[in-house]
Amino acid sequence: SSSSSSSSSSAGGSSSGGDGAASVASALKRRTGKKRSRPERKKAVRATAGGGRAAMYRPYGSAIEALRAYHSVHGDLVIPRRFVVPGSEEYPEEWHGIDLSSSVYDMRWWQLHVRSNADRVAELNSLGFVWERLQPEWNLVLEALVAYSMKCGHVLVPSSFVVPRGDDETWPRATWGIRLGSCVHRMRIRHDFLRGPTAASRKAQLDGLGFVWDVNERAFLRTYRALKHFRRMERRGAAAASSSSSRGGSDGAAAARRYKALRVPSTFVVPEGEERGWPEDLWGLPLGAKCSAIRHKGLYVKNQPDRQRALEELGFQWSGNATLGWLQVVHAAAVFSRLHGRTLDVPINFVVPAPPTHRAPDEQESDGGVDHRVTGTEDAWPWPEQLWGFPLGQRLKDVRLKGAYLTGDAASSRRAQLDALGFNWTPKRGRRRRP
DNA sequence: AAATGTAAGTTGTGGGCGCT
DNA sequence: AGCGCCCACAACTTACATTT
Repeated sequence: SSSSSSSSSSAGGSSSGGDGAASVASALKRRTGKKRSRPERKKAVRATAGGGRAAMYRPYGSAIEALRAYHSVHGDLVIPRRFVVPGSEEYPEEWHGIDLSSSVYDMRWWQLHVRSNADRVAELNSLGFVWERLQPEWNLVLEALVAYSMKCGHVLVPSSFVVPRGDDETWPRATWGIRLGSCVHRMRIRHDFLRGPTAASRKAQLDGLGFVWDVNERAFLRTYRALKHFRRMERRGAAAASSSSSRGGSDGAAAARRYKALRVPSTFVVPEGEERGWPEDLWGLPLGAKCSAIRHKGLYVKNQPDRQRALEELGFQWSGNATLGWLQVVHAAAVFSRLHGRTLDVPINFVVPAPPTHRAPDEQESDGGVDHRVTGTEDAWPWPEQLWGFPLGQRLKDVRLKGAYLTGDAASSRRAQLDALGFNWTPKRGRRRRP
């Protein structure tokens, strides 16, 4: 409803003067009413627009007078879009209440009054008439977007952004005052400017600027990339910590890598700074909070099974970090149980072993013990990589003695899980019999 | 073979720190 | 605030090795 010029009416050009004056008069009369309710106000605006159309056929003399008045008050002719001439003395009375910019920055007005009259062109030039404003609004919006892209490096325009006035070359004069943020929003939501036969080419133009059609999608991809990066760094850290193994990716290791649970602390924020190895556009992203929102509010993933699957493939845990510890305990316990004839009697100091990769020089080679190296394809190491170093004995001790992991609703089912693995709740004290 | 010493492993307690 | 995770230490229990 913004551009009055686009709404074509059947008002014939023949009976211009009289009808125009009458409609202006009626518009004026309507406007004198007191407070208006919302819908009424809309009607009023439309009435002004009608006035604007009528204004087109007003004599050029009064138009230039109105423009002069505007110039003397504001110092230029960069008239805000939808500028309604106030009812003050400077302006000719017949322009009071009329949308000046829509009337004058209109191709048809130009054709009607100016085109074939060099004097008038010069006259308008001297006032600083912004000829570019005669273009379709789309051209100006696009121009503003290009300028925005040059300045900010992207076209994610905040919805409240309005092209500022300013004489530094950044913003072409014709684009001043465009509510660019709102335009962008409307293009996304309502496809404003993007209907009809020109839609395809306009969309292509926007794509060339890197226009973001789906903000949600973009935000998701950002989080997704951050998670991916987090996983990669976590793995690198783990590799450095275990100080071992330049072993390439065997199948087992690859599988373990794929299913390793992602554990992002809820307070984690992507660190800023070049040397940390994070892509710059991710700096400051509150990744931990995002994960919580994904879990608890379905952020990005509500009705988006593809995204859910993508996250799962990264090892994202829907259960949250709290239950992650327990999952590790059961996992390790299950392996232990399988290795010990369905019993779970774990020495308190037991730590899930990593496969020995090379024989240490001082290692005592006891009585021809079996070499447990994983070098062979057969006899794969029973412990998955993500459990190496996991202090299962300690954890189960906490379970027995402090009831760790056994609070809340899940307690009974967890107890049952442990029972199923043959958990010994009251192990014998003292030294164990040597095997 | 019984007595004794020692090492290995436990329970029990307690607390610090960080995450949720 | 409460829990998860980790650490430390004392006290205790038991298996094994050694001595008597």
